[in-house]
Amino acid sequence: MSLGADASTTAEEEARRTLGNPLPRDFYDRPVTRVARDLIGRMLVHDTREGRVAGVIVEVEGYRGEADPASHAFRGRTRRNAVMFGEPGHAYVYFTYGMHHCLNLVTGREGVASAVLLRAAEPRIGIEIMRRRRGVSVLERLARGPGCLAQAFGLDLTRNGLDVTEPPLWVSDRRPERFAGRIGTSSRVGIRVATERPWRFFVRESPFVSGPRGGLRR
DNA sequence: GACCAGATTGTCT
DNA sequence: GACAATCTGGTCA
Repeated sequence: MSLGADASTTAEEEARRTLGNPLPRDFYDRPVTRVARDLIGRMLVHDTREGRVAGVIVEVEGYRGEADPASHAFRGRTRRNAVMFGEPGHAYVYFTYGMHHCLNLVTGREGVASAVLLRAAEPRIGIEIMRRRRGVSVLERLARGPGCLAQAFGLDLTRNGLDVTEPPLWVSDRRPERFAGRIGTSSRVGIRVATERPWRFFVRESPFVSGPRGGLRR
């Protein structure tokens, strides 16, 4: 079941104390799979008009630009994917299926067009804001899946291109959870090509992860 | 829990 | 005009 009011308030206060600072651009200027794995366990933070929301990243996928048939950048630069071809450390937000937004963080050298799709997070701060946005109360379901994560964090096309090395949208340089030995890899979810590449990284057995969780669960 | 169909619209060919 | 880096609710087991 969900946490009681007291427990969640205490957890939020603890999370606020351990937030740290935004990751520098150097962090993103590396091969996409390395960045993807290093993002697991860090806090994603978004300061919005309704307040601050933040959560621990527990599931991501790497998309390797023009060499990756599953990437939006595979067929070259278009108006939609232009941000992916730019400087690392920016947000690439796209709209899909007529109703969902998804958040990526641009990695690698400028011109390489690789990015990490953030697929799931464990809510830590602003939980009531997320519940309101999602219309769902179960903690585990607030940011499970890329579309849900974007909705819970209040992300839409107005955030496309934002620099994530500074507020309002950023990732913390601290790792409140290291998940040592619990990071699993698998093929990516929801794609029809290049399905053999193991570029999805997630916390094994976490109830906050979408799709196959790679381990016992119940 | 697993499987399936329907929703809904921006983007590209 | 076709499709999409998805989600939800329904049905069946």
